[in-house]
Amino acid sequence: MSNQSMNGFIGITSKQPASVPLASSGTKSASRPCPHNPGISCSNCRLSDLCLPISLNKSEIVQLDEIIERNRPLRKGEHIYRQRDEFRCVFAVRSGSFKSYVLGADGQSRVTGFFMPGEIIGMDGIGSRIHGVSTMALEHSSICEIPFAQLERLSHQLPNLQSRFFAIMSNEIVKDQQIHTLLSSYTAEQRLASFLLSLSARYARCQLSAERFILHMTRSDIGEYLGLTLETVSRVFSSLQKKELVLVKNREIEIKEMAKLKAILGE
Amino acid sequence: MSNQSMNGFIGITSKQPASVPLASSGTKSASRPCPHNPGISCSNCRLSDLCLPISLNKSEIVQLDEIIERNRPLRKGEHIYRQRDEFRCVFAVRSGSFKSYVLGADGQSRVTGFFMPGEIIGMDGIGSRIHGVSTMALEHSSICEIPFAQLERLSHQLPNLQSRFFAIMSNEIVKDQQIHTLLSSYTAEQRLASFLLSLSARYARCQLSAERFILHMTRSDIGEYLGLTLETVSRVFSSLQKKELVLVKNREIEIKEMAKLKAILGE
DNA sequence: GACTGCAATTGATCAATGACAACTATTTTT
DNA sequence: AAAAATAGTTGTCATTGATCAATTGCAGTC
Repeated sequence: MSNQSMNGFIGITSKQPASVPLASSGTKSASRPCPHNPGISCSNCRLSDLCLPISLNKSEIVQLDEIIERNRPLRKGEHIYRQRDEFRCVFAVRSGSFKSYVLGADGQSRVTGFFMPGEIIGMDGIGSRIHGVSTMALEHSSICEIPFAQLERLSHQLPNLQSRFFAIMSNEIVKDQQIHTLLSSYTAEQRLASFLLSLSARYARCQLSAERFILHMTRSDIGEYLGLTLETVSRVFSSLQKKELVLVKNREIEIKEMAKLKAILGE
Repeated sequence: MSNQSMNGFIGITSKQPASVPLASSGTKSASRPCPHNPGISCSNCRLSDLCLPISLNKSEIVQLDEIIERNRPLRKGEHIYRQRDEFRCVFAVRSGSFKSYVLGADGQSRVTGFFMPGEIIGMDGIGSRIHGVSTMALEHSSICEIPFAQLERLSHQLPNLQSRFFAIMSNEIVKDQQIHTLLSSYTAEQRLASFLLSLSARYARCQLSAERFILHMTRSDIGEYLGLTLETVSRVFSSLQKKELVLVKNREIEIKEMAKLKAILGE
């Protein structure tokens, strides 16, 4: 709704699934013109050691590069895809951040995940060929689009890529299991502590500060993700601040006592 | 502890990771002697259309069969592997059922999943090469052991197998996301209803009754899985019985009003 | 700068579920 | 078969976090 009216032109949404022409999958060499991001490729991407290319050699990365489409950036609120859309691609976050969510029978949304640079989005659709969630940019963001049929074909040629993708999916399963235990046994405070520590570690992974960062999601998003109400999220932030473990100024977070924050999870 | 003292001989545990000799991976033809299950192979397994072999052709199934090890059955309480064990294999449930669980810092366990025939266990270890959970038989059960290195090698030769395994892992991710939303927004009654319906559907999938089945896990296991105490699980079962939606007699469940049970999730 | 709408905070109250405890039933061991 | 251990039920009370409501803060727009 407002998502589409806020743009002059519409992004990669369900309304025009085939609107973005794929690269011809021919066998020309490394440098391929990319309309929105000339000169950007996996080979020179500073995320390449946390993203898909890990454990690939130079020539393999070049081949991977061939099938990746780098589209124009997405604005805050734009969707990569929506629940029930046909699955065609997985996506790597190049910059910015995203949330995935489902709409329940009653119409209210539940957030299933947040995604940061170097992370892969959309793997839930591989088995069913349908996206089970919607995924939306939380800020101005850019992604690499990877047509899955081509990724499968290439994985078949490159054992390293096959292994890498198995590993990425496995890590996603582990992450989901950790959230399972979080949701089934942690208190509100433990959930928030765990959430902040997770964000911190992921920011650190992409060379950003582990102590100071911006929450690009709302309190409500966080609550939907952690199984809490937005009021509880707000209250716990206030309480953590009163204890001087963190400093919360709107969306800005500063972790003052990393060790004590971890100690909350300790027992 | 009691797990090991209860057996005269010890199963596939961390204590003897290499105790079960793998099949030689040579290229001999279909029928391969299997010490504990002569004559059993994927080709004649009645689960073959819900397990790994889906979408493989005859000759591909024979090749898959080559790398699968079918060990002696496990007794109730025996482990397939334990948390922190080195990852080497994934496992398919042939009969019986299993639970996976983690032990928290405080020593109490949290159940991360239940597994029924035709389902694949152990994929959490692929990325990290370490099992993040322990997996235990809930009853007398048997499994197919699939050395992952060989599975990867074979997947590289058989595109259908590669696709199939991507799909299985994706389905696992979807399942985990559904539990995420269950834990973050459902009431105790909705969780139990959803749990019973899930079991029912999975029993139906392997040709068993969708209306009558046995719970092989304890109330405590169910509670740990659903983020409830065992007392709450017990109370909700009693309440569902009072409403005549189900009949609960110890571990025996009979679903009397499938539609009404689904309606609990409806709003 | 005032207006509008969304996001966040804080307070008061309530309800669902947890914790503890007593008791019963079932299974396992001897 | 008896004894012991484990599993399950039910009751009471306590607590966490949800709900409802009022207020403040902030960002974008006219």
